[in-house]
Amino acid sequence: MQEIKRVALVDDHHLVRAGLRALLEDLSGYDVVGEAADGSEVIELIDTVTPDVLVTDVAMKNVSGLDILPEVKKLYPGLPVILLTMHNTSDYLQTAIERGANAYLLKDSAEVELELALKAVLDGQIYISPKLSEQLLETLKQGDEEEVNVKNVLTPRQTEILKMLAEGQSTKQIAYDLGLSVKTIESHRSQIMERLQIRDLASLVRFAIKNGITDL
Amino acid sequence: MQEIKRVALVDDHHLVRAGLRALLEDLSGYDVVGEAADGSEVIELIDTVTPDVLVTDVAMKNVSGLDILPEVKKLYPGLPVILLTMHNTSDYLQTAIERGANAYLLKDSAEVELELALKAVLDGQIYISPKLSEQLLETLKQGDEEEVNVKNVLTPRQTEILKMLAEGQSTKQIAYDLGLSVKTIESHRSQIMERLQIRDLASLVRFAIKNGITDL
DNA sequence: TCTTATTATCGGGAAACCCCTGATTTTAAT
DNA sequence: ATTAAAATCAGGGGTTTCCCGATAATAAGA
Repeated sequence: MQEIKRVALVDDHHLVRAGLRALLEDLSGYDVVGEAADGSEVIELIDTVTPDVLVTDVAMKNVSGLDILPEVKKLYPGLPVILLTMHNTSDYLQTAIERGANAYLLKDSAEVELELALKAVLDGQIYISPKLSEQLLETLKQGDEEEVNVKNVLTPRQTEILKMLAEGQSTKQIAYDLGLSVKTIESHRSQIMERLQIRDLASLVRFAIKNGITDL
Repeated sequence: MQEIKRVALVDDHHLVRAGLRALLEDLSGYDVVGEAADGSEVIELIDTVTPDVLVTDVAMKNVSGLDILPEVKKLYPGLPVILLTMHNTSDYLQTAIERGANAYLLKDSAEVELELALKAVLDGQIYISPKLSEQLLETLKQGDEEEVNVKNVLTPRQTEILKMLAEGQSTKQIAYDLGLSVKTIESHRSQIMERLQIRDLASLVRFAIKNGITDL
């Protein structure tokens, strides 16, 4: 065998892409047959160049690698996808795997890791950066015990109201928007603060931002 | 001439580094003689490999490319430094140039841009990504008219009180801490909101966080 | 120097908000 | 069916905010 494998590259930074291309073509057995700068171009790219494997960055400006993953997997179930990430966290790892990623590795990985990942996925296996797989296990361990998520300490209603509070709405306005009494909103706010052990609105806003309930 | 130029690479992502190395060595005339993954290793790297040019990422985990720039320029005034950035903004560009960077280009640039930048800086010139230089001009244009900085729209006292408010202190507590009347704090607060065109505490907290007056 | 603008400091009063102690209804869990 | 949690609201008192001022002290300009 030892046929040349066709690789498609997706990354929104041209230099990084060019670098990866040069790197892959220095290895033997790989040919970079196409590139895309954004998730939205991926489907077209695959149709055009019919790669054997897709290597894509996770974080991209418009449509991220994670975003297109479901569609890619739906249209080309057999096409292995290797995700590259900047961040040394397993935050998106779980999502990535759920969505069918075949490999997930840090941009900080050694070249051999990329080679290993390529070999693995082309062989039908799954490859995850060792550093990340450790974290994933811990995350899963904790997650199984109890979701220490915000949504488990606050009720849906409370989360909803917290969001509105953190966005600067007055109790009066919230009451009006939700068609409730001001007293009800006050009651919810007290409950929220009690559970979160927070005593002032400023900290509440921070909390909401940190936990993705509202944006900065 | 046409001698081989010695390049040192700095980027905290191994794969990106490897990619750039492959890319540079595919060009003729460049030899990557050393790599570092963090700003803190740069001085040692330069001492060891004596490069003709330094190519470094701007954003890195611990010590960024911008951080080490002053020291590099102090110790090796003649060594050209090329900065690479992810973000298509001229936010750090001005700082970079003030600190003596010789080139500043987007990671999204074409390979030729990297080549151009290398040629330019080795020739004593300065190279800036076209996309960015436009933005810089606009920024400078605005910046010359008036510093739209926070410290210029808020008085020191107001900034002080904004910080305390954003940290969740009550007006009463602030008044006590500063030995002032509650009414005074209320007055300052109103002034702050008036100037910032903000109507609620939540937005005030966001503003303070965004502008580095307090932490998230 | 004289004038003016800005800054920093307060007050009163009405409206809104926060806190505490309840209470009722609906929903979920055992 | 019983219990627990969630969601809704009220009363009342203290606090904070908002909008109307006002008065020194300082900075800036003419």
